Amino acid sequence: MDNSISKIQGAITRNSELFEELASLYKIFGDASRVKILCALTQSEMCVSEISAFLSISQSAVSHQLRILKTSNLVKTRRDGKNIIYSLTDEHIKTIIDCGMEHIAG
Amino acid sequence: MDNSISKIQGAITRNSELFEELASLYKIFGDASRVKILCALTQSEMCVSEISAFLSISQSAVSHQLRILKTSNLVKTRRDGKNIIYSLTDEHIKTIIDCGMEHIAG
DNA sequence: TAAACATATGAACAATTGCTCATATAAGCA
DNA sequence: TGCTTATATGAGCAATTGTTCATATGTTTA
Repeated sequence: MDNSISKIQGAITRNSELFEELASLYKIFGDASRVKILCALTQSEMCVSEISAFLSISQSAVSHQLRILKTSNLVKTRRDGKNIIYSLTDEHIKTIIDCGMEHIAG
Repeated sequence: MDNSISKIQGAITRNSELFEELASLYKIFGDASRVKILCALTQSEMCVSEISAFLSISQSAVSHQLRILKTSNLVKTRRDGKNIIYSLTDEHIKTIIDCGMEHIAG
């Protein structure tokens, strides 16, 4: 193995945890329901029943997905009466979606 | 559901296939071995045994992962004697990795 | 307070994933 | 031509995933 490749190996091996984290992030975007939810939330905050309605999947399934998104800090919530309103924690999430969309388009 | 949300619903429902495709793309990045391979290839083209060595995973496992990357057109190959040399199909892949890394760092 | 509505959660299950093992294919070399 | 090296591939398996179903929690309203 030549020297430049062993440098790459070193860099990646040393930062193995970082790549685990990166993979975990992408794994979350790797489901159509979740990425649709995230994309919708780039446009407007929404409550669970609204999300459930437009995705045509059950309230329970949406809640499970939202929990994943919340646990990984991609969305935050606030209560409004009976509803829980979900929104993105940061604008950077839109950048990630756009980045992937560009790849598909290109 | 208010009018602005039904517009979002429309946009997402109409482009459902696009989101499936987007999710499929991210799913590929959602594995630490694969994202390490892709990251390494942003620095230099490499053959299978080199990748296997630096990831410390078996040749067979690497081959399986490379097949996934090739099938989804993220990497391309050329033969050099006994070796098959893998490289990225396009520079945009680095952008996607950087984009995710920024999110983690931020 | 009781009924209705909105959301969350645990168990269970089928589908998918990423690996290993064994083996096939293909090129270089004695 | 046989032997070795490099890579690919199929079967099988354990682990993970995304859903459904049933039910729990929490809020509003009559």
